[in-house]
Amino acid sequence: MDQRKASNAKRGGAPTSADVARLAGVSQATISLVLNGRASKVRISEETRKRVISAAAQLGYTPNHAARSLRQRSTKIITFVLPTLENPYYSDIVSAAQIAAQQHGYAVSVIPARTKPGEFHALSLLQGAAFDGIVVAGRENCAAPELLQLAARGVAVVALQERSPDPSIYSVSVDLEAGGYLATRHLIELGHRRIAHVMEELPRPDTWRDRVDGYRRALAEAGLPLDPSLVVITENSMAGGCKAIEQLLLDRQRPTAAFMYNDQMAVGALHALRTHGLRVPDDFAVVGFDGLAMGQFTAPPLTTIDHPRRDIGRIVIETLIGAIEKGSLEVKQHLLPVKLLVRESCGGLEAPNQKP
Amino acid sequence: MDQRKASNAKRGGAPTSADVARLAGVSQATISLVLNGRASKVRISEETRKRVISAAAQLGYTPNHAARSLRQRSTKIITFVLPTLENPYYSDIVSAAQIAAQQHGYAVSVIPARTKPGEFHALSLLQGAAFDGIVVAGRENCAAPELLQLAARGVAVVALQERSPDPSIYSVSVDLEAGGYLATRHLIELGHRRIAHVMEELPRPDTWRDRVDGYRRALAEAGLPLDPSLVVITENSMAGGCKAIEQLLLDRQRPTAAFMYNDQMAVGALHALRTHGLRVPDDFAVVGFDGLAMGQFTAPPLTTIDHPRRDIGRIVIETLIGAIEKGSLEVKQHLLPVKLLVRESCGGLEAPNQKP
DNA sequence: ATGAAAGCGCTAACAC
DNA sequence: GTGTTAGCGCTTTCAT
Repeated sequence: MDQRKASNAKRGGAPTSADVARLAGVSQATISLVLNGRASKVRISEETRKRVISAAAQLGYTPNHAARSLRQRSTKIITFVLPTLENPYYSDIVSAAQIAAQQHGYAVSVIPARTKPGEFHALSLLQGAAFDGIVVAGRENCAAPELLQLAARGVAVVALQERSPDPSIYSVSVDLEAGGYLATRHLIELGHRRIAHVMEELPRPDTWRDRVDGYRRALAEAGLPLDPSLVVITENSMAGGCKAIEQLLLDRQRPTAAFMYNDQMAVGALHALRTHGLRVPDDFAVVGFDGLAMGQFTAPPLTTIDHPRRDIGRIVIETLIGAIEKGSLEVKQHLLPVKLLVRESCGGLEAPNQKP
Repeated sequence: MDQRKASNAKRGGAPTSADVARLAGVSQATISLVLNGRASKVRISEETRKRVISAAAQLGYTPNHAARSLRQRSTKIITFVLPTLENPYYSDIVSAAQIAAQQHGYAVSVIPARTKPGEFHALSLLQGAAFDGIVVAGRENCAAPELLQLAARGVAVVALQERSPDPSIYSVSVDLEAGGYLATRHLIELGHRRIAHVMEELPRPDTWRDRVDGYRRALAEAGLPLDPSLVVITENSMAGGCKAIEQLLLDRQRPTAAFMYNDQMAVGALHALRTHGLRVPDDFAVVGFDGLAMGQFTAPPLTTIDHPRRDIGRIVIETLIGAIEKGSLEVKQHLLPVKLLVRESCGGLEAPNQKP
């Protein structure tokens, strides 16, 4: 009653800049100037600056995010839309992204979108410009038409491992084809002739060259036939890898090696082989894909195709922030190299058995 | 120039409710009424309703999140602050939470806070009420004084696996002590006498009973001595588990079994044992903690303490939304039961070897 | 049944 | 140097 307006803090909510202004005996504008560092334009006297700082500290003032975002038309949040948190693959990417983003004053969050098609929805709901930029992973998510709309409205979008026909959507990918080639060639060099590839279902095979294309190339290069019964499609999980291998072992002409879609599936594969009494790598060789930390601790340690995950995270953020702040970028598509990481699941130097 | 105000859509941004209003030939208020379903109060004629819907669809209108949040003082977002995405432990929790939240009209996001103390900061920055509720995991994060402040301002906070002295912070936990007891007793029943416990550093041992307390209880109950050299503290990772076991194997009086802090560390333990030529469970038994899917695929499959992760996720959300909407809740602390999941890493029925 | 207008908390022109 | 003012896009009384 003594004030035109009750202090917000008194009302139980968070203190507002008006509260700070009242306490410091200055105007709201001054608060904003000081707290956003624009006081460096020497427009604010050192004396007031200190008063404002201390008043803000005393009240525990934090600017209201919604209000600021509304006014500035920018949230300073970049979000990752991931199919699941189950696979630690994204862990390093997100960590690296977070560090890079922080340096530019952005925060990163993750929203897990269930892979069921309809539920990209969760994002669509959030997209009243709740984020300045989004990075999308997972085929289902990348395919969503909402992405184009977002991009059209000025939200920066980068797709992980997925090329969009629309040029407004950037992409950062790893060279899957090269990875597939490297993995398969490694197996061939070790003497294997019947090499299986276990993969997940690929919805739009023409969009992007995947592991299987590199697998084919390596086979062709070595003059090895491509046996369709050796390419099995399964669910993307440890259990899926396990089942796929069991199926392959039923074949009257067993393969002697398998190149697995990713490390998770490879873990399943190792398990299936062990269960069936096959020794790895002596009886059967396995190559994974991703380079997860886990691969060091499998039995035996997993030979795999390592991804530069920290680089991915950093480049994603640089791309996104570039797009947000400059509007448009020269290079729309980044393609990062992979490398073969030799551990023990293929044997190293000794010649493996030829098919039994 | 033909309108008082240029359409926002024309300016390249997202369409606003004013744009929709103009197109439908009604007022902004009507748009809001219709789109928020408050038209069910029969205040809006079916005719206008349809016109609004179609105008909105035509423009691809989505309400601006910042503006709505500002006006309603609520964001309808609940965020998880997790120490890392590396450990898939949280995956199921977050999934279950997302499903529950969605039913109440809330979205869930995750923000990974690096465990280094200073960097809870990232959150503190975001907390200009950017979220209606937050759930915090990880000791470092839970300990942050910012939490109390947030709670004081009306942000609902639940801590995972951590009891706060402040009653305004809710908690949902699993009965760690019981888990430790179950794991250790299982080992004792199998005939082990020298049982190690590998754990991570616990900063404030008095806050909450942890696995190690259950371990002590089981030992005491069986009249077994507590040998301090058998309790080793290591980094929380597969590599940490590995190193801890290697250290234990150096002991002139080796343990015959280890109860590991979590499944990740247990994976490291299995690896170390394998490397040193010990057979599990014949030469050494291992119990994990968490019940990750991964445990089915280790060599051998891991006996562990399973957590009701889906229940945790659901209860967290119910608690949070209850707190947000009702203001205060009867039950502040939830303690959920765990159960022993017997696989093969301890042997099942046959008696293990007594110490070598 | 609908429109007009106020205001959420903040920042950015523009005054003084 | 600092205060005043005008919105950002939305929801919500209160009029009509």
